[in-house]
Amino acid sequence: MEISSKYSPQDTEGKWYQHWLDKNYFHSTPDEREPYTIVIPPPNVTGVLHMGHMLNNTIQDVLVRRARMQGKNACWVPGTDHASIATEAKVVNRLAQQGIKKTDIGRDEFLKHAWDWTHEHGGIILKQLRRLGASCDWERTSFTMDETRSKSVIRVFCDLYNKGLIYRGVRMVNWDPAALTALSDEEVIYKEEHSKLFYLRYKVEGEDTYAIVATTRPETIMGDTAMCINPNDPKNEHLKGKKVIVPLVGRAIPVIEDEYVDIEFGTGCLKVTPAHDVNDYMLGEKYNLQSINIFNDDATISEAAGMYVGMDRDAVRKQIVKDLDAAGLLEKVEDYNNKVGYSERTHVAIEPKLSMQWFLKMEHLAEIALKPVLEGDIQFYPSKYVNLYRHWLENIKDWCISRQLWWGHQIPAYYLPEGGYVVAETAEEALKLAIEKTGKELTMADLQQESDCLDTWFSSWLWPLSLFDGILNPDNEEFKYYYPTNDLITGPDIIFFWVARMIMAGEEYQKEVPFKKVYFTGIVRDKLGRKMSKSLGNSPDPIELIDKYGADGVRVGMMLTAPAGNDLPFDEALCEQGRNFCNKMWNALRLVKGWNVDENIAQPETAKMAVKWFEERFQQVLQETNDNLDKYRLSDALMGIYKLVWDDFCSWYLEMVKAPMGQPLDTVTYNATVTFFENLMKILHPFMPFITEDIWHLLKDRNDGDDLIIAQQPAQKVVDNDILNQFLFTQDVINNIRKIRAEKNISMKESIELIVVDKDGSVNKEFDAVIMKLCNVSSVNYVTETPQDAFGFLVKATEYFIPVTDNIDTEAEIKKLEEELAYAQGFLKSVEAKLSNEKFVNGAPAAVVDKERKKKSDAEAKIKVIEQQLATLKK
RNA sequence: GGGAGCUUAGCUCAGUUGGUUUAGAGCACCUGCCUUACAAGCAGGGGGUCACUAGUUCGAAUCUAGUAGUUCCCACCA
Repeated sequence: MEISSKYSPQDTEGKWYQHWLDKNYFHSTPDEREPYTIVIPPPNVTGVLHMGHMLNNTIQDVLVRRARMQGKNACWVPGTDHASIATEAKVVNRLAQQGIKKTDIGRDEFLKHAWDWTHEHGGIILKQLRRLGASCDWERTSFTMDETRSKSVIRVFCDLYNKGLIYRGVRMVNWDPAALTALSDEEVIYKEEHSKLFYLRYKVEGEDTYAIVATTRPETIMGDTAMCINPNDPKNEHLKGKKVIVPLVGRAIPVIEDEYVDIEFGTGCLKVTPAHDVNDYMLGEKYNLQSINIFNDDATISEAAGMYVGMDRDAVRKQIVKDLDAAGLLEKVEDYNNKVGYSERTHVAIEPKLSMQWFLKMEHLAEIALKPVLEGDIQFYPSKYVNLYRHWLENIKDWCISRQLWWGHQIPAYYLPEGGYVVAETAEEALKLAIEKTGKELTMADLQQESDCLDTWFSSWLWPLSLFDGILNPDNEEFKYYYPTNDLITGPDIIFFWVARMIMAGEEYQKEVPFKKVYFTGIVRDKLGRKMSKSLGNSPDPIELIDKYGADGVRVGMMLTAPAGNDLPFDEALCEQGRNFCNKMWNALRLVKGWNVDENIAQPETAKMAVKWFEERFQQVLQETNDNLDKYRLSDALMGIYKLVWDDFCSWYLEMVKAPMGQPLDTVTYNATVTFFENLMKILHPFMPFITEDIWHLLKDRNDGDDLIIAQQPAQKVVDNDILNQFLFTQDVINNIRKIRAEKNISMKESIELIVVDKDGSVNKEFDAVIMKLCNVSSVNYVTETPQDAFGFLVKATEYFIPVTDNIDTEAEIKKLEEELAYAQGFLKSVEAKLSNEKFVNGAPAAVVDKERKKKSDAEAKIKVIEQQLATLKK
């Protein structure tokens, strides 16, 4: 068979993915096996794959594939999220391009456009995941707005309302002037800004003096309804009981006193704008102040302001500063750093706004969600996030769940003609309730459904429950089988948005955790440490990367340096390393496939020892790998396998068993090699599914259905450490010979002799054949006296020599030995220092002391040998 | 302003309850090789006062305190 010297991912990846689909390997149905379930963190339905998804989904696929190969019934449920704000914004934009405003066409018509958009752009991301090799159960693909999920959301809303956990009220909320909706606290991102602190002159009524107020937002003076000072502030004593005149506006406002005001800040005078600042709002409530809303919903100035009407807030700030200055009412301007809240989605500055919203009480939910994490029923990897989680839950505020949007789950509250409302899952039930409540003969037309829809996270938080229909139909077989799920893989940035709330929902509705372990990935950053983002343009296109390096190559690149919770500075070189690794294995396959096997020849000694050793070495790494994977140390696990394949299998094992050029290989060795190769492919498959499946099939002819993806992981056995240690010793010998060859310019083609000083016959000779083969050694001679005219080296306390015909550079040899001696003596000294310390000998555990004694005797033996050699050379 | 984490080789990181040589890996780097599986490769090599300071201990990269730098989270100082 002709195999190209370069592995070509394009030729294999699509083929095997289709094969797996055809065989329905990804699909899961409940059976007697232990389930292993992961629900995907649903990406935005109209989103495209970015590097964060790549990392996240590679990890999930590794875990799912491994579980499948451990005999578990693996089920990875994919799906998408309707992403209320983001999607609605996109649809609004598209309509705007056609000159259409959403209010002109109405809710139903708008939703048609939104669904069109969803169908046009939706699901691309799921298609992209197939390129990555994601083994999702596609038959289970769900959407947060599909029928089951929508009904679940509405059921939960009604249930929480009936439990008294949902209420409606006027509160100061975070208003997004671009999306024209309220946001939850979690959706606001605070950024430090270099801004200005403006000192404004408020004339004291009836006097010719001024009170100076420092503010970062001069444009809000039209909404001022009081000035506040600290009653204990001596420098503003004279203002008590007075009124001051709002500059430009001319309105007289009272001076109130409250200890909330920081005496040290600015002048100690605070302008109070109850409609536009959370703290001012609280003051307004406390002192019964008037509240003037000077902004429209889009943050332009409203009629109520009386000035600058219709202008944008930013423009007004610039203008009003000029006007204040012109009127002599601007005392001074200082540079100032403050924090401004921005909308997570639209990136515009948030405006605190008083409005009627729906809220979910969090006290009870926080309590039930805290317990399983603190008690260890749910484990976080890394565990440092437990603190963060606890802190958030212990300081939680009620969740604003209503959004002034149409794309989402419409709140099932129905307003009655005479005021008040009822909450019900359907309009029919609402009508029934309404009639009961009012005692009047109402019709459907009398009811007006709440126009707000719910926060997207109000559907995501049910995801592990609703995917298996556990809200509507909690007794169903699938739900009982798959819930709770096993692992959740997500970013720490949505620990509050999503993780905590899923735990709340799971505990509230199932009295059980939604997942047992949470693996928090790092944030993918560029080489400069910046978060990858569309706006910075520093994120590579994952599909282009896959085209360039192959899915396996990219997966390796993602996994190699992604310990849980650490940021991942992404570098394409990592994918290149992955691609090179593919090629390495590919060429190992070429070698094995190129062998001629002769069943009549006996197994050579070298091959016999190689097989004996590799069996143990494989077992050793298998144990380490399993251990690492159980602890979610995926990069360590992969690196272990990487070295096992590259170094142990390719560089050592294959070189040992290789038949001389043109000669055939024996059957025993060949079969062992194929089995080893298969086992390597098994443990590597979760990380690199495509090339391993391909090699699996190229290694030998297989029956239909004998596919690697469903093969079982190799069994663990007890490791024979003696063989491993002997081989380590042998490797040391070989490396030393190679080093001498390199140093002395002895070509590999030139065979050499090896002399071993073995005074008492204790040197192990089992691997001599290996040494001879790998170092082109013609003979290994055992002697009892240190020879002369030879390059020597030491392994532990055993002396080895390579005799030379040329004159030996005695000076160089002496120098080398003296360096070795100095090191050994230094080492011995440190060991002796320990051992001569009575406190150490008495205080340290016996095993530790024994180890030190062994070190001492080894070092002494070595020193003795070196000294003898030096003596010989110096003769 | 409060809290948490981090600081080990040029880069990214391991280092499990303090004690398997005087600290490891991958990549990068340097030297020599197109050796008949692989130059996307082979063989060899160099490189670190474990941020700093003080302490605990027979013994500290590891524990404690402080200092510096850095990252993140939370918070109503205009």
